[in-house]
Amino acid sequence: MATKTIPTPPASVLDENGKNFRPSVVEPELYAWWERSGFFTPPAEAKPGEKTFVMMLPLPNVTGDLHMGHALGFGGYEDLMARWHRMNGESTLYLPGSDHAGIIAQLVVERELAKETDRRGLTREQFLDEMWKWMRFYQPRIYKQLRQLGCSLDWSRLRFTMDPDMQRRVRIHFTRLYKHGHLYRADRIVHWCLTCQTTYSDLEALHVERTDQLSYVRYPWAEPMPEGTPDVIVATTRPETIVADTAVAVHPDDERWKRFIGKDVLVPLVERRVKIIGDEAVDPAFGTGALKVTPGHDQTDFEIGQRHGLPIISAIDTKGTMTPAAGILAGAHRDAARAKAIELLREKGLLTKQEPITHAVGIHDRCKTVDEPLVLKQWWMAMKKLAQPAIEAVRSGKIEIIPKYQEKIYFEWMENIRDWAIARQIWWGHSIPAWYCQDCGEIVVPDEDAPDPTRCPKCKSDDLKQDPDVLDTWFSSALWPHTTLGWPEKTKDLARFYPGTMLETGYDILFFWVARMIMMGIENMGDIPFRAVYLHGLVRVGGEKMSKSKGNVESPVGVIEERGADTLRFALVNGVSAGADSQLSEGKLQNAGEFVNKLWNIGRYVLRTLEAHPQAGWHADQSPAGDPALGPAERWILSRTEAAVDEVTRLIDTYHFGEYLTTLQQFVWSEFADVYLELSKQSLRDPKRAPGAARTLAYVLDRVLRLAHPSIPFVTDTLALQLWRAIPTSDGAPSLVVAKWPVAGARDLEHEERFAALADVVRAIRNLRQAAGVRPGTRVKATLGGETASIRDLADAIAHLTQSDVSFGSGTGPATVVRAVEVRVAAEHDAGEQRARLEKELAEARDLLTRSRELLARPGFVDKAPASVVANEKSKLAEREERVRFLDEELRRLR
RNA sequence: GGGCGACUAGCUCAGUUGGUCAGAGCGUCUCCUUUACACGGAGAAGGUCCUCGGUUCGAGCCCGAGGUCGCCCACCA
Repeated sequence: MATKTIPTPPASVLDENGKNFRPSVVEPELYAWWERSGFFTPPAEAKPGEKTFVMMLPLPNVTGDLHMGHALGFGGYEDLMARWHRMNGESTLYLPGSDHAGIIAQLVVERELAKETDRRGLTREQFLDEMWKWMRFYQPRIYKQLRQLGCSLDWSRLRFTMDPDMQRRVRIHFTRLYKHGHLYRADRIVHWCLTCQTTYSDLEALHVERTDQLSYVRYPWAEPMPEGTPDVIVATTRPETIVADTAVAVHPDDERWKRFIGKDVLVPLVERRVKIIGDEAVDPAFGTGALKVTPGHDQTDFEIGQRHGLPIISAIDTKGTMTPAAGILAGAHRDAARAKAIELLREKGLLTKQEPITHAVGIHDRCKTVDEPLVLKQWWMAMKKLAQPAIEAVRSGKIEIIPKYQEKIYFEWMENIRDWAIARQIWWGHSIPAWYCQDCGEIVVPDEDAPDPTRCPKCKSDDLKQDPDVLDTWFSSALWPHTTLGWPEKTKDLARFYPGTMLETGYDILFFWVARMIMMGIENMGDIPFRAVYLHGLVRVGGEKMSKSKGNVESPVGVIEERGADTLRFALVNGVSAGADSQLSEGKLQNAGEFVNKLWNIGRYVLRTLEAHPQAGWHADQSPAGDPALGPAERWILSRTEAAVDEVTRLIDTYHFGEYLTTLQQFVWSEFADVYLELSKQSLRDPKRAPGAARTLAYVLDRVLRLAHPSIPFVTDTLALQLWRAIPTSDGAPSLVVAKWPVAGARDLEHEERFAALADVVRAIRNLRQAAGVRPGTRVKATLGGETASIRDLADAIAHLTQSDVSFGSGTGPATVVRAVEVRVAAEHDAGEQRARLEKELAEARDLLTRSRELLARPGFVDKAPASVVANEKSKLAEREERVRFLDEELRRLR
């Protein structure tokens, strides 16, 4: 940062000081300033031996708005990590971009265009022009939303999957994969979408339960059969595909049927003679145990057909219309054909039965249209070989997946990986760099960076046609970690930032994206794309999985505009464990908002205090812990602060982000605000203690702001900028974004313990004030070491016990102290009520004592348990003995 | 059919290597018109950690069986 001139922070940020922080005013200005200042761009020159933190934004679809899943990933986890690593001094690259989103984007734009014009009236070029127009409209939207979330992305390295140079890289990748034998073209059965008019991959095929008619159809024997031969009856939900049947299959071990294997039957409606074959894919328990085999229109049947060399008949075309091969059904749409087939079968007496069946049908993920499996010539990627090193990378621990159990799911999928249909019959996307010779059929895939071929290298024909299809969107996004850095050129960025550090995304795209990036990264770079994968869960709003149809989509942008990004980011992550689905409720947002507000008002209090008690020459990041003039409260909070720094750091470092925020909130609210801030008011009244208190406030605030910044960037930096104007830091950091993450200093455990005892005493007093009606002015006599003053402070400040000299008698432990105070105060007020309580407590105390005794008497415990545990247990025993004795004594006194 | 996960206070969930781990937030109840914040403060009540076995000196945490719910993968016509 040193070389660059940092512009002055906006006045709106520096002057914000109202009772309520105004996110809608401050956040955009502050973000713009961060960006202008170049905080998000890693230093231009790599420092020798620098540590880098590199994370690619899981590129959102260009046509979409942010949803809660994005907000959780980008604003909740990724930016938290990026900011934390940046504060740890690592050269941090969090690279933004967007995905052209092939089919979805095309659908969206088609829908828009349909309002004015007919897509079918447009040429491919005209349509793509329209697509680009829309891209330029959508892109700024999604980028603005990423800024609203506060993501510290390096906008100077922004990428889009359809950028011309990205297209070039995808083309090079394709040609290399082809030359290395990973790509092939084949007639195979694919998922076909009648709505989108394209194929799609297995991963994009969803299954839904549906109830259909199951029709039982008799296939007559081709030859006369002896008396008593059973009829061949198959059960089908798709009678219209009967016309494409090329066999009937039974299980080879099925006692009912196996003797008929090799015999012929006639396919109804077309009278085709087909064989009965034996195949293990048949479930003997289903229907009659006989399966009609339609290799042209069913995945299972296609595979059976492959095994038995059956012919493939395509009876349905890409529009869903029955082809001439469908004979009597030709020309009808598939739905009409089904009705017609049923009708004809019934007439011929071949329909023996119909019954409803609930089964799973495949639908297209994008548009929910029922799958129409077709056999088409397609480009495929052979996955088995590519998967091997990717499996190894995770197994060996080179790549770590968090949470760990997701690794099992990864292995499961990778070890059973199937080839990937990579072509899509749409216009929007990366063209397939393959040409087909119209004369000899040769496939021409030119050398990388070669111009488009014009002549067939085999037969010299100049009649070449480029493949009209485009590549699956995931084909290009799988390359994201290296193409964005300049691959295949050996750029400085590629050398410096590959392999990356972290890939954060939802577990739902582990296969779609993460696995493929690992495979392609290893293939193209010879090295893994990232060292760790953090997978977050689904966000539900109000109890249900979010979906548009349910109308319960809570827009993150709406929440940000209403409550601020800080609140949303905190609410999404607080208390959620790695990989778990979570619930975003009004209550959580409320609590997050209140915490952010708390932080803001703590800051205001400290800043006001510093106006009244200026601390010239002091640094906000310097602990006053050594100052002998510090009071007990100051010593306590300073020690607790170091504990918080230590704990919070450990939690982030081990990916316990949900706990990180809970711990932070506990410390800030319960300890810093509720206890210390109140006590500081006492300290500040004492001229001798005031400077120490002011410094303590400034220092603890400084620590808290740093600790909270990764999740709550806006409020924390606003306060830091204001604080550091009053009391600078020793390193003059211009913003929290580039400030140093705190290192935990020494604690004073003994003092913490004593102070905790005092707090117990105070709590006891407060309790009594309510329970027994102790009024201000009640004299309570007590002393505890040298800390009497603190007790009085606390009691004064909150319980209004103006003259509470607390003393205690024989006992040593805090519990005894508390009891002593409680009992003596109560004795003056309501002895009867107190006696009942004491009796109950005595019983409980005796119970605990017995347990301690039994544990220590148990054979093995003293020998086998670690010494520290035994010692701990012994002191617990002593405490319990003391407590029982004490309660007993007090009780006797009350009687 | 295979695989994975969840089951902890009324609700939503934390609990990292077995020994202050029985927690947080919300909700509930009782108090407090305190000059950083009422988006506030002081307190309280509330759980056989799904069940049954096992390992261990010791289990919410490890192992086995079962129950309920959810998710993923797969060629159920």
